[in-house]
Amino acid sequence: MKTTSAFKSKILEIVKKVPAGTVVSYGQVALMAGIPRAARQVGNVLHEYGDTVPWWRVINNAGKISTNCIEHTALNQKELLKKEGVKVTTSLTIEIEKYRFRPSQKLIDSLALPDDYVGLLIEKYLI
DNA sequence: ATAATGACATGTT
DNA sequence: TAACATGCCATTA
Repeated sequence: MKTTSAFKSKILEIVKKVPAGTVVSYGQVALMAGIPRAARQVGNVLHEYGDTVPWWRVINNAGKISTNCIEHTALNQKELLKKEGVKVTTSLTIEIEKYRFRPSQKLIDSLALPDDYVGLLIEKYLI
């Protein structure tokens, strides 16, 4: 464990809550963690701690798999998602809006985010 | 303290 | 959806 920081554990917490068969975008995770524009950091955290959370359920907002990692290849991710019932095309594209995890009001509440973030979250991702 | 880096997002085209 | 530019932010060097 190097560099302990609240924001990393936040990210991990969020990703752990993502149910099988659904996906989330990096930006969505970042927003739920209380740092709306730290999408890239979400990626970095997953790269480092990916083995402790369902990292394969996290993709970019265009519905594409973004990993370059040799250990966790895009092909590998595709298989994992497919196994959970998420369709991935040969070009690594996913119908993200169809599978996107939409947090319940209750979950959003439990995150204890500032009101403006909650509003954003609801506006963007609530059903 | 400054600059470079990276599993990204968003607006345009 | 795809491609390109610009913006963002925590980490590292």
